[in-house]
Amino acid sequence: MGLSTRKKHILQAVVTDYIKSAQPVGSRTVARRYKVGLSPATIRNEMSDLEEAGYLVQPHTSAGRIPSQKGYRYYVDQLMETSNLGEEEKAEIRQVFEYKKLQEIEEIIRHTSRLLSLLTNYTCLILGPQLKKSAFKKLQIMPLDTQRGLLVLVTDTGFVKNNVINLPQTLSGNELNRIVSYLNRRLEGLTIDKITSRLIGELRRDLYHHIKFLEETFTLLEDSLAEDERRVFLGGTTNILNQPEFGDIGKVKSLLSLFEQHSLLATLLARPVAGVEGIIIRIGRENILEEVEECSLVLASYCLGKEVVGTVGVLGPIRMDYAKTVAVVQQVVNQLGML
Amino acid sequence: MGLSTRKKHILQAVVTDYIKSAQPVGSRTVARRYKVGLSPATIRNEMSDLEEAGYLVQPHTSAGRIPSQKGYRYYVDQLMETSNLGEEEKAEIRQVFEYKKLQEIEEIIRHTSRLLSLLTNYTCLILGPQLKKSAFKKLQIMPLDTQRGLLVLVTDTGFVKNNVINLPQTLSGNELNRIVSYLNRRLEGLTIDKITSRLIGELRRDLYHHIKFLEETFTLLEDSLAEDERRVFLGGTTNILNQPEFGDIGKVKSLLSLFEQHSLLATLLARPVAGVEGIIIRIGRENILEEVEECSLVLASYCLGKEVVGTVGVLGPIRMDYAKTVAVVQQVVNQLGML
DNA sequence: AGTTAGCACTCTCAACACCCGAGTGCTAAT
DNA sequence: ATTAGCACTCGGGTGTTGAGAGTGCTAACT
Repeated sequence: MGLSTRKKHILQAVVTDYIKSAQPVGSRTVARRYKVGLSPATIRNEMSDLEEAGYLVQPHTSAGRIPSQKGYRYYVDQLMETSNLGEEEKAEIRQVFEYKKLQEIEEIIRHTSRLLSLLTNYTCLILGPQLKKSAFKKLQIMPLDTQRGLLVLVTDTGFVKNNVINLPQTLSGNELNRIVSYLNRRLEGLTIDKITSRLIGELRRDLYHHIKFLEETFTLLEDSLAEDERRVFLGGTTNILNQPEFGDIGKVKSLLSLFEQHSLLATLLARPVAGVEGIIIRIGRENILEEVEECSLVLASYCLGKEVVGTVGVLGPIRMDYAKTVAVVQQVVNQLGML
Repeated sequence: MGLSTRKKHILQAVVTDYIKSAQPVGSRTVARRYKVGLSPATIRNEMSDLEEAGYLVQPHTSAGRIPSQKGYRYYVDQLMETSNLGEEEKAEIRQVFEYKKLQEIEEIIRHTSRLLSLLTNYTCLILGPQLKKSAFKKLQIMPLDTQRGLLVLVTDTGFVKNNVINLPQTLSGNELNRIVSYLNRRLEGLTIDKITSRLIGELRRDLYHHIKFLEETFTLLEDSLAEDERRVFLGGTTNILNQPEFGDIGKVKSLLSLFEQHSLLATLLARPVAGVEGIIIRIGRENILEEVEECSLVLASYCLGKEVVGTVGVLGPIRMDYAKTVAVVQQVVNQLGML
C-alpha cells in the first residue's frame, strides 16, 4: 500500500481531474494543471507504475489514464480531502428541516430525498424506518359506516399505517372502544417485532367472543408486519441522464428499471454490519447488484429520535464527486438526527 | 373528409403496418401484406394523393410513407376497428380487482396503474380522486402524547389523510372528544369544497374558547384543501425506453423529467369538457405540453361508487397501438366502476 | 540515479467518398 | 383506369484518410 508521496499526488491529480472532466487524463494535463513540479515524461513513468500496480487503467493505448476501481478506493480511503460545504448550502439544508419538526415522517423523508438529489445532482435513495424496530404507540379504529372501519396504527417513529377493515354489524360502539383501549394497553410500548403470533394468540383468547372481528384485524396486523417491506424513497431519478457515462439507452434502462424494483433497492441499501457508524462508500462492483456495477453509492445511517432507523444513500457514477457527496450526506444525516 | 374506400383501405394499411413495424411503409409492402387487389404502382398513386391531402408524410424522398398526425386522427376516428381483448387478458384484469374490494383507494389505484402499464407496455398515468369533490365522511383526532395528536380525515371515496397536529396540553380527553364529535356533526356529508372559509369561520366562532388549538387544525385543513394537488400515480415509466422512437437520450430525459412534475401531469390529464363520456384520444400536438408532442394519450374517466372521480391515461408514442390500448383502458375503467 | 527532451508509434475520431438497396415518380403500354 | 418498366433520389453502411492526443523508449542532462 505504500505509495510514494509523489505517486499519491499524481494519483490524486488523475482522480480529481477525471471526476471533473470525465475525460481520460494524460501526463501533460497533470503537469499543467496540478503544480507537481515535474515534466510530463516523469509523470508518464509514474503513471505507468501506477497502472502496473492496478490503480489506473488505459481505455486504449494512446489515451490518457482513468482511475480503476482500486484507484478510486485508494483515493476515497487515503487521498480525498473532505470538502466543507459552502455556507449557502448549509443554510439551504437547515432551512428545509426548519419547518419539518412536526410533520409526518414520510413527508420528511420525501423532502430529504428531493433535497439530496438537488444538492448532489445524483440519485438519492432512502430506506424508510423499519417497522419491526419501531415501538407501538397507539392504535385506533374509526368506524366508517355500519360495516367498515379504518384501523390506524402509529409508531413512536411517527410512522402511520391505515387499513380499512370489516366490522361486524353486531358490534356496538362501546364494545369497540373497550376492545381498542384493551389492545392499546396490552401493546403499549412494545416494539413491533415483539408482537408475535404468540402474543396475538393470547390476545385472541382474551377476546374470544369477538373472534370473527379480530380474526381479520389480526391477519391484517400480521400481514403488515410480515410484509415489512421497508419503503424506499427515491429522488432525482433522472439525474443520471446528465452523466456522460449514461449516454447509452441500455444502461439507462437497466438502472431505471432497477429503480422500480424497491425490494432490490432495499438490499442495495442494507448495511453489511449494522454496527459500523459513519459513512460507507461502495464503489462499482463492491455493490452486489450488477445493475449498479458502474455506479458508486455513498451510504449513511440516520436516526429519528435516538434510534438508527434507516439508511440514506446517494447513487452516482463511479466518477462521482465523492468529497462533496460525503459532505452533503453527512450534513443531512446530522440534521435528520436532530429532529 | 370524403376519402374513397380504396384510399381508406390504403391509409388503414399504412397506419397498422407502421404501428407494428415502426418503419416507413412503401407501396410494395401494402400490396404484398394487405390484400388490396392492386399493384404497387396504383397504390403509389393513391399514396401520393393521401400525402397531398395531408394524411401521410414522407420522412425523405425514397422512403416509404408514415402517417401524419392528421392521418392518425382519421384512423382513430374512422378506420380503427376496436379489438376485443383476449379472454386471458380479461381474466387477468378481473383477477386484479377481485381482492381489492375493501382496500384503501390509493392501493387500488397503484395496482391499477401497474396493471395498465403491464398490459399495454406504455406508461400509465392516473389522476387520483379530487379531494374537493369528495364528501367528508369522518374526522378523528388520536392523541399521541401530551402535545401532539394525529388528525385523520376520511372521505366517502375512501381517501385517507393524516396530519400530525399540536394539541394544547390543557385540553382534556373529554373536551377533545366533544370537539371532534361536534366537528363531525357539522361537517357530515358535505363535499370538501363546501367547507369554505366562511363555514370554518362559523365553526371558529362556535368553538371560540379553543381558538388556539383550532387555529392550527383549521389552517391545516384549509391548506390541504387549497393545495388539493391531485395526486398522480404512475406506472411503467420505463416502458417508453422500449420504443424505438425514444432512442435518443434527450427525448427520454425531457419525458422522464416531466414524469417527476406531477402538477404538470395533472394538467395533461385534465379533461377539456368535463361532460364528455367515453374515451378520449389525444394525438401528438393535441396535447398541450411540448414534452409530449411526440406522444399520444388515451384518456378515460373512472368512477368509484357512482361519481366520476378521476382520470386514467395511457401515454405511448404517437405510433401506439390505439386499438388495443383503447380496449384495455375501457375494460379497466369498467372494472373500476364496479367496485 | 533521477529527470527531461525528443521522437516514433499507436489508436481514436471525424470527415469524406462510395456503393447498395429501397422506394418513388413518370411514361408508355395494356 | 391500371400496370409494367425505368431512371432517379436518398439514407445508411463501409472503407479510407488525416489530424490530434498520448504513450513508451532512448539518449542526453544535472
